[in-house]
Amino acid sequence: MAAVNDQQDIKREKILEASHQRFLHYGYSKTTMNEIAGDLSMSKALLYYYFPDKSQLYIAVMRKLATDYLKTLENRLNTFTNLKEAFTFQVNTHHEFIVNNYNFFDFFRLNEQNLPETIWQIVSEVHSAELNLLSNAIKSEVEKGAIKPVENPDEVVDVLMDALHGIRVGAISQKKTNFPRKEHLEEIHHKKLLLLDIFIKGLMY
Amino acid sequence: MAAVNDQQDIKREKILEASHQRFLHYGYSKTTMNEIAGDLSMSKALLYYYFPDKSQLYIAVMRKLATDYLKTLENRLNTFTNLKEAFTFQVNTHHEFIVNNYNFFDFFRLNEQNLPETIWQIVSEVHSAELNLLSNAIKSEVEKGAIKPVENPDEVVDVLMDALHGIRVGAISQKKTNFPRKEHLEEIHHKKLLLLDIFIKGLMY
DNA sequence: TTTTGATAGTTTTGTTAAAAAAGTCAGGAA
DNA sequence: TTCCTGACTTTTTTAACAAAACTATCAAAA
Repeated sequence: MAAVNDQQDIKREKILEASHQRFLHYGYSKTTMNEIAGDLSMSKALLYYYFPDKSQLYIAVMRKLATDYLKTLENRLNTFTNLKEAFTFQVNTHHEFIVNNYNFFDFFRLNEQNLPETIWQIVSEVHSAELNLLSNAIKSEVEKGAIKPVENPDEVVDVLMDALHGIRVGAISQKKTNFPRKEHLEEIHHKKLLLLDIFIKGLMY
Repeated sequence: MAAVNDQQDIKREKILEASHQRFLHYGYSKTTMNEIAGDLSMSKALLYYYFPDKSQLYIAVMRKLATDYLKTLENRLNTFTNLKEAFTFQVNTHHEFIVNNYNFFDFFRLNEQNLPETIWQIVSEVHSAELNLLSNAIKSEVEKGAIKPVENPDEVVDVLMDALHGIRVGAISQKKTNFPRKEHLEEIHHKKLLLLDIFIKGLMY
């Protein structure tokens, strides 16, 4: 029983890996089930044995990415010695995550509207975890007396995250391109850290 | 001579007004030259007598909007008694401008890429004026000794403006809709002011 | 100089057929 | 029973092309 399920799980995992590569390099719409099956030397029908349809497969890959990301955050939860460390960690990790999976997310950009509910669930899960990490960092700093009391930490973190997101959007929309190029990435990162710096000072005594 | 040109200018103005209304309510692509001509009870050909083509007409309207906006900013340049007043003014004015002309700008959202160079000129002109206003406010505060010296005021303001923009984008992209609804507008405005508050404190001693 | 009706030229929209991809299923192998 | 496939059906995308809508031009009238 367990062995059988192990086997299944291993195959599922293999499918997810192959799908991830395809989605990452070619995006959702330019990836066909035949290609994924081909990569794994299996029949397309078998994919449908393991996953109900293409969008569910995509969501499963996303779920996996999100889980890994959440694990990274959880590992460091409440391990920071000061606010700056926490915030910087969040910025760096998030940045890396987005950059590494940029093409993967074109499903979003193209569909924009009417995405499956599950996707929004995952997005909001990730968002909550990020918010939680930063919010906790603030609370613990307040307790330590390192910064002045914050009325509503969650709201403050929410604003910060929107602001950080804006840095990326702003830097991109100025240029003719929708893709952040290598040189922009440096600029974006630098701006984010500058914002962080001022923001943190704004929370101190 | 002068009278003739006055007449021309008045007609141009009328055309710009009618066009503005159409573009505002229906956007660029859903507005036809026939409709604008119809609103003014003139022939479509006459529009082409006054303006070389549709996109130039749109740009002329935009130019007018931008000029008004720039005037508003210029009027208050260097009239602020403190940073918060300056920043709040900028946020409120900008917010109002965007909200009032939201539909007008769908030309941007749809074309995104490959907009005429003139448009980018206007955008960058407005951006510079905004940046200038805030940057001056910072410099004068530094001179007064009200806040600590800022290494590169322009860069700081640039980051702030991206961040503010992010608040709007973030609040919108969470929801299913691309349009900011009435209830969002309140939320966005509130968040912007909160960000401003923290940001300003971050610049103080 | 200003204005227009007629019209030329271009872009968008609608239609349809072929191609490609998604998704299903009866049945074979393990 | 679980895992897997080839052949099949259904749905979606693409391509080609005609019709419609719109932009833009121009000769001529006011």
